[in-house]
Amino acid sequence: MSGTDVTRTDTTRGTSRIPLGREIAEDLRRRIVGGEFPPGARLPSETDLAAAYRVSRVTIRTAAKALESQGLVDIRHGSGMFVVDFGGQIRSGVQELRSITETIAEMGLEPGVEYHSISRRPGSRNESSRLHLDSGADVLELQRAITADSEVVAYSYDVLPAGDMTTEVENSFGDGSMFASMDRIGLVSVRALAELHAVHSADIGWGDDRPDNGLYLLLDQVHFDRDGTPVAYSQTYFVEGRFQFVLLRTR
Amino acid sequence: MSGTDVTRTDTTRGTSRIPLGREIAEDLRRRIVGGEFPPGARLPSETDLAAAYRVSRVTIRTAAKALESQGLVDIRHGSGMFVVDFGGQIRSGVQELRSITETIAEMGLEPGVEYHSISRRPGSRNESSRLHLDSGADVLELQRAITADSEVVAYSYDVLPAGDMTTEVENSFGDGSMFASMDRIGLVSVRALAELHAVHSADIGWGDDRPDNGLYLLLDQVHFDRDGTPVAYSQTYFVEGRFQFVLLRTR
DNA sequence: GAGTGGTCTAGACCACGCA
DNA sequence: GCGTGGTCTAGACCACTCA
Repeated sequence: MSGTDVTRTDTTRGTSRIPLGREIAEDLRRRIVGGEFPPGARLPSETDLAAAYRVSRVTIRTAAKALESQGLVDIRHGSGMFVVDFGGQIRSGVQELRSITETIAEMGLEPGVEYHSISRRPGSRNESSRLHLDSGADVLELQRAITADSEVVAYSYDVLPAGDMTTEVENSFGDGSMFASMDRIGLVSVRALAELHAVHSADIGWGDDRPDNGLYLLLDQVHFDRDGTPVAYSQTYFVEGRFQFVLLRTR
Repeated sequence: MSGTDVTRTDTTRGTSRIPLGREIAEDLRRRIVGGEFPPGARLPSETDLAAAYRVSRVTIRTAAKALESQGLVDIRHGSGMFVVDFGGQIRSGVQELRSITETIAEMGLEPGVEYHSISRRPGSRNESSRLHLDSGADVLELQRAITADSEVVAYSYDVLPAGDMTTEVENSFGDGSMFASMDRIGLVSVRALAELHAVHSADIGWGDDRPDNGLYLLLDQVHFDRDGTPVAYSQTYFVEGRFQFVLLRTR
């Protein structure tokens, strides 16, 4: 029964950082992607999994539900849990909070980021309100173009509270993933409340690669850290037709 | 303690059709939307809610998580559950598969459906492929306008496999929720794989209530039943600005 | 009818927030 | 330090599927 043992030396549950259910979900995911359970295969029953992982069935269910919401498995009442047959395509639901570059990389394309401008300025009323800042407080605005195989797939306007950022820190944003830079200075986004809008405008973006029709799908989101403190407000305009948003909706 | 009693005459739990957690979530939702808990207000603690609804805390948590994923409340560890301040617009968690009319009704508006046309015809190549039908097989196409307080919020073009539908069945679609009609004939949608697009076109919709800018958010989705059989293909064009799509993304 | 997932309970312990 | 949410357990009963 190899692979079923998520060694957990601490008997005092609740001390660990990662929830057990999540840890098990990730282990199962690895086993599925690794080929131990091929598409169409039935996973062991929840009772068996509970025994194998030495965990209650409720916890297994948490993991199972997570896999289902990721579209990896299909849970059928009375029959069992089956690995979904996804045609080689990597599925990334909108509901998962991950960096866009990460998603692009997983689709087998070459992700890139071009910084158009980085500037410090007082926040607008809307921005201050969304970020719970005093009006007039400084923000750092980033304007980035996100590319996949050198083609622009999105323009992103991101605003961070600039509070006590040093110039050095500000400059560190010019490179790589914004999430990575934010992590480095302790701005950790774990949740985002997003709105979706259709936008038609010639004023979005820059450069020669803008779409002729000026059509975008806007992901307007406020990011929060673990404490519920807003850490970023970003408006990302996805060029219609160049990025596929997939969503698994369940009843 | 008015409103806290979800009268449940059956003591034999598990017999009921609707899961308790969901029922409680809907009750809480009604109470929030109804103004009992205004934006910013703190809801009773989970322990108190459990006592009030005469239910275990785990069940309350299920309901709480549902409300959180709908973007209705903000759960803060150590502090409590707070009603999110939303601007009165219709709010729907995209990841939840529910009928649009249902969502509208729960926001306290008067939902309506106007059928523009119902017709039986051979499916197009795209439609046949999405519904796993033999090419040339008949489909039933519905064109509907969905309204909230008499204002059109979406135009929907829905295609169902017409297979062995009788004329009588076809006509039954002219009234009420499409999901309800589908349920009656055994087409039960439990899952949908959806794509999101921005659309700018003057050819969408009909009537006088169309938006001047012709901007829509398209939800393009294939519905599946429990067995993974496609039961419907629908393209719903939400009028930009009249329907708010909220998404809680988590890491 | 045997086996599977779906739901619910009562109780426990932990981590976090705040006064 | 107390109250709040976060996680987990062991057991129970139900509904569904399929042979």
